[in-house]
Amino acid sequence: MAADEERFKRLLKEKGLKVTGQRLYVLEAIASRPEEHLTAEEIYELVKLSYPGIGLATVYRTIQLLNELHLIDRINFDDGFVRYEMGHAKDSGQKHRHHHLICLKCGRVISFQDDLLEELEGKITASVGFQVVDHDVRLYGYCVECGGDFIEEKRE
Amino acid sequence: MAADEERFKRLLKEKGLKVTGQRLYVLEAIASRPEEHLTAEEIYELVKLSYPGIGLATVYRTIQLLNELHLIDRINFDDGFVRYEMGHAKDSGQKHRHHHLICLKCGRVISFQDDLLEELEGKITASVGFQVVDHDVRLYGYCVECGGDFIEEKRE
DNA sequence: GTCCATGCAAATGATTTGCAGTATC
DNA sequence: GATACTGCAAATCATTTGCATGGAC
Repeated sequence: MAADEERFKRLLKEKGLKVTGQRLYVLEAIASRPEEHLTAEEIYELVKLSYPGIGLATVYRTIQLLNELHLIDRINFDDGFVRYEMGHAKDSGQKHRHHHLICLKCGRVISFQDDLLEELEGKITASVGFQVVDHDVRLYGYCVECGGDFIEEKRE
Repeated sequence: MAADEERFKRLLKEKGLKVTGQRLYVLEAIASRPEEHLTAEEIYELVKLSYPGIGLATVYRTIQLLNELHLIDRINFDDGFVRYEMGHAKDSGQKHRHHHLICLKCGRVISFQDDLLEELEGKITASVGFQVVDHDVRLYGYCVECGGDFIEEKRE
């Protein structure tokens, strides 16, 4: 988290932009919920806890900036909101993008990681000549709480 | 196409809904562009060619209906428009959902099919207890025209 | 002091909805 | 003839933008 903040400050300075309290609080809010996929409104509410005076427009502008700097990732689950989570870009140390399991009943989103797509990417490049550089995988189904444990019978 | 139309008519009757010219033209428009991922506005323009008097709201309402009936699929590429394409649901005969290759340079979207995810789905179910019923895979990169054939050693 | 950033309010733009007239069954 | 459907215009709602003020450097 502190590492993210340092990175953010450095990038801002490199680009001649200013380090402001609002910007740092927005990043902190997103970093404080590493497992969630927050909407702009949710981030706004979180930031208001520590910086009540912030405006929603500032949150939108900061989110956009953080996304451009690859500090956060943008996800659209097609539910009417664009969501954001801490970045997993290659240049941020993480090797592979993670994927999402989306429960069709309760809407919960679980993240997971897997390298299986490497193989698929190779096949695609070889057969269609399309050079894959990134991917986005979503699996829809039912989580354990909603009846997904039909194999083991013992999860809760 | 004719098969889709018959199916549509049957489903409408089953639900006590009415078969109207507008509805048939909307389905026909989408079916006429099987390789594309049309926006509501694009469908509207297509339908106006054969049915000039149609209203945009009717197109939106019909699209929603077709989607609920699983005759068309909804896709959101997060570019500001929701898009639609002919359905590939299991109950429509197709066995596997297809995926999308999205060119980061020209924006072209290429569809492809692959069964590799079956394996991944099994792993997920076994390890997390999440029962996967559907998936959505998007691969981002560069198409052949935009420099994707890097295997042949001649990018840009 | 110079710009950049902020907050507010107004604007945008895709999609939805209310309603009165119209078409299907 | 009853009811569902349509077209139009107005409403909605997340997100963006204009502008005057305030803050970072």
